Amino acid sequence: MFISKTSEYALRILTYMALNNETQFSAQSLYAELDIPKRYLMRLLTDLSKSGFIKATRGRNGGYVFARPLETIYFSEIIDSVEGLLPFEGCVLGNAVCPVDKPCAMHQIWEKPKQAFLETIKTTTLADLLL
Amino acid sequence: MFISKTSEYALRILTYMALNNETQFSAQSLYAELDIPKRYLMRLLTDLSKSGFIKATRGRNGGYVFARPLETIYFSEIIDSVEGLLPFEGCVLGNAVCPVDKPCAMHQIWEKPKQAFLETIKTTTLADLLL
DNA sequence: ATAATATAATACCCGTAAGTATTAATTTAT
DNA sequence: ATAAATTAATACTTACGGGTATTATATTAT
Ligand code: SF4
Ligand code: SF4
Repeated sequence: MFISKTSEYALRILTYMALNNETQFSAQSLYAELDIPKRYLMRLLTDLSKSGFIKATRGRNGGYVFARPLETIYFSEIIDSVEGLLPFEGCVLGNAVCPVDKPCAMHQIWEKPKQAFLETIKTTTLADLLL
Repeated sequence: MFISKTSEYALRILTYMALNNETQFSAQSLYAELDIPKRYLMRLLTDLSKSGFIKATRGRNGGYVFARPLETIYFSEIIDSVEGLLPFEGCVLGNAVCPVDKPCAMHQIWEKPKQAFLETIKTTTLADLLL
């Protein structure tokens, strides 16, 4: 629930591709492996392609391959491309503008889990899955 | 974005009440202080009342007061009453059933932020805001 | 050339969270 | 008693994330 369902899907897809280093992955084969609604999966693949994580080739024997080295693809970038990172970096209480001059009592309490989350997604790449 | 907007509202309300220990809070006064849509706020107050966090008295000079000592109200219980905790405790990748026998590469990576979050909400009470 | 097989684009539908509106019930000041 | 002030209940509306359907485009085997 930390991230949106679509972000989860994106991570599932790219994780699978990273771990099963085949020459190419068709939407069909990904559908067979991952538990994601087919049409939604296909649309997501197009999005991930436009975002530059993977590269598509159409037509017979078409499919997807990574467009960049795994070491350069951070989780944060994936999540950012799907749903944006702003909500994760802002106020935990959802205050548009911090209503108090000095950080409120809540701020400190949430600092740890918030930083742990940001730290994780900003320092982990798909290559780290192979370790 | 970790928690739903409604959970954020609930925390905002109860945090405000805890920090400004007045004898009683009317929906009107809470509306004036917190940036929450009025009608939605009123409905939420009724919900929080039914959940047993606060106690309502109707009629003229009515309003809300805490129904229990602050030390007994954990964040986890608040969030639980609004949106449930299951999504936070399950698979980070959103897999209904863990598809692999042994924990996948993702599992370990997310363990820290996930535990930090659960740890925080399960050990913090409204009373901790007063420290 | 044609048919088969793949991704791309676009528009639509659905369920749920968020927000609004209306009316009822309760208490108290006068 | 009556009116004012408050919460409660219920139903409706809106926005959006998630999901579906249809058609277009590209590639290649034959
Ligand atoms: S100090 Fe409080 S209101 Fe301001 S950003 Fe931190 S949690 Fe939000
Ligand atoms: S091992 Fe992987 S699939 Fe299983 S619960 Fe953990 S993250 Fe989810």
